[in-house]
Amino acid sequence: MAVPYHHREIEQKWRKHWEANPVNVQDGTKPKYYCLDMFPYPSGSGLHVGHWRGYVISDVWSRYKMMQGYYLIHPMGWDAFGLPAENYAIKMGVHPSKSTAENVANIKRQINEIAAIYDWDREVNTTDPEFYKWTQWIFVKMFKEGLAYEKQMPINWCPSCKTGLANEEVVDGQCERCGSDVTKKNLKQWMLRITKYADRLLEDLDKLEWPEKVKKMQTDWIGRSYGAEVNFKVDGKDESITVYTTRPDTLHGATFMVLAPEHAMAKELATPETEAAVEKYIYDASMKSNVDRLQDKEKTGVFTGSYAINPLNGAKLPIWLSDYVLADYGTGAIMCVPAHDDRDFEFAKKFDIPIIQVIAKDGKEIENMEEAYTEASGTMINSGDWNGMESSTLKAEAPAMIEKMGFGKKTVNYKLRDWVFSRQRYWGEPIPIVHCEKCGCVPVPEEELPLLLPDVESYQPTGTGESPLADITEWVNTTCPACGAPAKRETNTMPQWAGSSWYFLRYVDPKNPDALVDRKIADELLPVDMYIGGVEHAVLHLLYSRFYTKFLYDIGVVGFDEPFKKLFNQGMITGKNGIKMSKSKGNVVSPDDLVRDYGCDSLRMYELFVGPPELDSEWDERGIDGVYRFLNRFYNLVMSNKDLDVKETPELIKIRNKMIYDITQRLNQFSLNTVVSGFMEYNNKLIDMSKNGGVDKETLNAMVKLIAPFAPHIAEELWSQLGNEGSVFHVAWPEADESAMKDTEVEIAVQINGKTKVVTTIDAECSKDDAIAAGKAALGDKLTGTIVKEIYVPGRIVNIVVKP
RNA sequence: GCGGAUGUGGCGGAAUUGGCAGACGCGCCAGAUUUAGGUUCUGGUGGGAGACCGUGGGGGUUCAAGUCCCUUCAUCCGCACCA
Repeated sequence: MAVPYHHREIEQKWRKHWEANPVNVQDGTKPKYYCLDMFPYPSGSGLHVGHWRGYVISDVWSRYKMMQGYYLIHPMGWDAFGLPAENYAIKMGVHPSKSTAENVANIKRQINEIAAIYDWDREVNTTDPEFYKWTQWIFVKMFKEGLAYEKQMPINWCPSCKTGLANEEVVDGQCERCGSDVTKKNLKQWMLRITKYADRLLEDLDKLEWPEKVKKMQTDWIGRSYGAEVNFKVDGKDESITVYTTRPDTLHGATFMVLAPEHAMAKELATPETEAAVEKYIYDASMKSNVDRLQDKEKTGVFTGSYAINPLNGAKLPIWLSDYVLADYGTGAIMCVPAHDDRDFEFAKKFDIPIIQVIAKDGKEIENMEEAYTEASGTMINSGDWNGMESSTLKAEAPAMIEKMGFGKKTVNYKLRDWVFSRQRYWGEPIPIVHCEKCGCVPVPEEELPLLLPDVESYQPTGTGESPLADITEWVNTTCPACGAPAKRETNTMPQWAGSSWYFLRYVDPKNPDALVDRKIADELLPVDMYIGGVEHAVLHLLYSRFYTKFLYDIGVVGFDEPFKKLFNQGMITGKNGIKMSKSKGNVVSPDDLVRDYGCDSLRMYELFVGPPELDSEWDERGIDGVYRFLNRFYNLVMSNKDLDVKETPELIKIRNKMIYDITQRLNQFSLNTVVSGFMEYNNKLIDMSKNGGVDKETLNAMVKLIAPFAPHIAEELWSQLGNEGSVFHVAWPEADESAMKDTEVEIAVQINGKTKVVTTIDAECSKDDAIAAGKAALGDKLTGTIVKEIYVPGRIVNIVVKP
């Protein structure tokens, strides 16, 4: 007789019970485990089944860690400042403070549907003045340490969002947020000196258990390279041009020089004959947008009419201008070795410039060179004193040699740029700086923080490069904290990344009025052990957080310099044909109906069952039936056996221990999809056992414990139905007795020449000879020809190799 | 262009790391229960009459290859003139 599984009743019952008796009791005597989700920004469109996945993964992992005996820290909060929230507010015509509060309430309600065990006592919101007080405090500290500074420069500007952007926020020349083409705008900006941390950010990646993909992305983003700066005298002038090169070994092969059109010396190098062409080229380059410049792969350039002298051999090198040289990398000028660089080769071919090979390929000089030889391996040729040296050795030694010879120096270069930190928008933390005519930039005194964001009616971005705050004269006009003279407040706000760069620290001490985090508590509960979220923040949030943490470590706020020990990137749940779920595509699947029809437990398990957690998975609505049926059968298995008082048998003991072992192992490997299929497999086995004498309570209890992190409601219900006291989440994770898992007999495949012919059963402990004999017997007259070799893989295969 | 990931039945995906390919589930087929439909239960389900053939394609190593090596194709992602 089937006992109906009423998921709605069961889930409501336990939801209510847990509200009164929280499962996650915080016990500081146990070792801590901090499992963190990337906190969401409170979007207006709510959660879809894709959002569920990350939260389910982290909740399963959290509950597992809790049952393993850890003091679990599993907080949640809101990344509520910034462009997405503000753009939404503008679209809806509501004040961002209002829409943000509404959206937080809505998403919190939706997140509660997942039944995750968040510590709501630790909840933070980046727009809360008690929170952003510390966001501002960090900025003041950085200012005092010289890490925050003002600079006038052309920055990335999004004409649609009407604000400056950090390099990290520009993707393919477009705004990361809205997709508009990014332009340049010359603005006075606050910058954070993240480049000072470049080496540490790069080298400490080794300490982290992060996906290699993310580490690689950060490595490439930081982009460290070793080389030399070399000075070239301009022929007939006193000045010289400094270039940066990673291949000083090829110095003899330089046949021309190229400067970026923005280079400070570009104009003055022009001769009367070339002046017009040079000025036109510089002007044209300045009119090209970022996007155009990225797309035009065909090399262009103009000869300045001037020459540089190769300091090594005195060769006269024509100086060109071309926009394939970037103004803001290295020195904005390069020496060109067409024989050994693809780009220089292309340029030299196009403008008919000589090509001199200085590294032998396969020991020879190449006749009719058709492409550059870019390997740093081979013997130096055509290189004066350097002839005969190995190029890889020379590449490493040349910077020091050049330095000794007095025309250059050893250098390191990075692609990483300082972080453009100010935004010309309303919805962010005000930058706590006062501009005084006499004292310059003066930070707001720490005891006056937070500097509140003024409540205004008009918060639309101006587009002029000024923040909307600039219009609020009564707020802007203030006195200098240093000298008391009339002064003006900084009106730019911080980017959306400011709060998210350190929020995970605040969770462990969320209400502390005197410190960002109490150092003692920080030492006990931080850093984050497991961080779960999407891969889209690889060079944004994850890089910024590491930078902030290192800074806070340096000033003694925390005692560790990496925030996230482990990182897990869950794959995306997509709609049909791998299309990203979005409102505009109309392919969003809402979890609400599924929870109503199948229950939270079914949806949680199905979110995991769809595929490996690290890969993208297409959502197929029909599949959830399978999980739902499984929970029904499992419920019936327990309900129909719980009062039978079945004695455990060797067979049951074996299944129970194998089940514990298998499930735990798969869980430890984070193979959550196969954990779910493992439950189904063992459920089927136990149903078979149930039909042949029943299943004992110990085994049922074990399975309930194992399934608890995945399907908490049904587990709690069955735990109590089995007559146990208290919550299943407060009992220890079961351990497998490996000695009880051994089979006495095993099935082996019997093969001839590697092809399976029959399957037979043998004693698990039997010797090689016995196994082969048993295999031959099982083959009978299928075995013909001359036996060449006999192979036995214990417990698996007997293979007889024969010749006809 | 450079780098990375992926490729297995009608579909989602397993495979103890070189040892019976297709676990588990969806779907489908047949049967049972039901007044009937749905639910539930039982059995079947890679292809082929067959010997055999089958893990994107081709080659190789091995007693044995989805797994290792070489080569090639397709899709997706990241970076993109960084000297």
